[in-house]
Amino acid sequence: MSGEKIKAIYGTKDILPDEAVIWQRILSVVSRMASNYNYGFINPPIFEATELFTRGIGESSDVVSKEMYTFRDKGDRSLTLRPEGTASVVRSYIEHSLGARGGVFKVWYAGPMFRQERPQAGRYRQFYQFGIEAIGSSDPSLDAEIISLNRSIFSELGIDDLELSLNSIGMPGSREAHRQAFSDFINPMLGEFCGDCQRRFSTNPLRMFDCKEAGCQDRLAGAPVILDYISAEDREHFDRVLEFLELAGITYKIDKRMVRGLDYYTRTAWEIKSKRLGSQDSISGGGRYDLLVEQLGGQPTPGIGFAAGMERVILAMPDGAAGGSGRKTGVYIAIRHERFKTEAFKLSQALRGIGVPADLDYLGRSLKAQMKQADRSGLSHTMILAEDEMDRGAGIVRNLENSKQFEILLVDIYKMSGGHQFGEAIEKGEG
RNA sequence: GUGGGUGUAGCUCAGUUGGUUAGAGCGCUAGGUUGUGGCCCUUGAGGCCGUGGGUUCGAGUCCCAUCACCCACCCCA
Repeated sequence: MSGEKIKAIYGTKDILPDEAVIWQRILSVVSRMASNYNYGFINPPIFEATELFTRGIGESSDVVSKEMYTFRDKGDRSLTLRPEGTASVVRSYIEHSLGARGGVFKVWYAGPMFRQERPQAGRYRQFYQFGIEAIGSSDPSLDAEIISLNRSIFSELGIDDLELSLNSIGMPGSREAHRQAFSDFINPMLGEFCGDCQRRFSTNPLRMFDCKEAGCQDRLAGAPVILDYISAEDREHFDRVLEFLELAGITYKIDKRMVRGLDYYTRTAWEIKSKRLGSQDSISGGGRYDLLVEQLGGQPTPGIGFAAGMERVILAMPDGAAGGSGRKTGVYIAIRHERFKTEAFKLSQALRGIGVPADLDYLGRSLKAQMKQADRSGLSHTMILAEDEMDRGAGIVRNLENSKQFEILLVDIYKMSGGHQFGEAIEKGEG
């Protein structure tokens, strides 16, 4: 009678109610902390013109060159499911002339991103990020502010065991100078590196720093690092960022070898890693993008931001914080006899009407089974409708945590709800 | 795109050198308590042993193929 089961697409997954609770907690923390720093919320579409990403992220990046979900719509336009959020926010900033409001444009966002990579621990093809962007200033204190916000969200979620790596990759000119020096350093001994590194040397030389081979690491020991090649202005900027971070009491580790994968980054770049994760241990990453607005057709405007991966944040959260333990204030209505069903339904509506969460049995099960269900429902109380008490117009309220019970007159509940019709029904002795 | 691993109940997993009705724990159902959850005891339901082919008297077990998932590489959140 049924065909083959349809399953979720490779690399995607359902966020089931238990996990959704953790989601809501994270997003409420992000929302609250963003509000503390006076960031508003923005919600761009999840698909955009393909060109936004090819121009923004860069044709040569892995994300654009081989990981995008790109398709044509019926108007033969090339569209792409967003692989990241910053490009969309910048597009929106330009499109609505948000810079004309004066001041710095500060926003946060959250939602699904799409990259066609091979899934593994902490990596999905549809994954979720929240991100924070500040467009319109190159002031170093803004760098420190947004890094602080990044850090604070994680501490608020109880995540420790984190490592904040920081670097400045300068502006494109200094990167070119470094690239040259790096090549000159490596070239004479290129043959001694592993196969992967030899390949990286031609595609993305700085990635060689990430190689896990000990031999390669040894040979890289004295290699030129980008931080030594940045301009005096970039250096000055970076030093100021460090000062502000210290003022904010934020501990960081300068990682002179850190590079970032998206082409638009300039100057300050950072990454936060968790030791609780597997191979994909980076839970957030960000940096300045002082040339991006201009690249996407706007006035030259500096910007900075970061994105964090929800799935990885959850993996990094301590187990205790992940599972909610307490009961939610509310009432599960259990009945001793089917003839109380109508009353139970009315009561549930009245309780919900006055803001008390209420639930009841829909399967016609025994009182014992209903009590069991009440226990599992996670609600704090059961209200039992049984013969003796109902004769007096009362129900039994049982606290599911300490098992204490008392009687309550149903009319009192109906009075609170403000509807007299229910109370009348009781007085007529329907129960 | 490249490697390695794993597919048996809703979940986590056992399953002997191929042998007859495929098991456990947890979860779920009903009862022990004719008016009350958690602990305990009993009971019941639930499996094309991923799929297709092959070897064999006989396959969850061996062989081939295929699909799916997981982990890692690459790269990234």
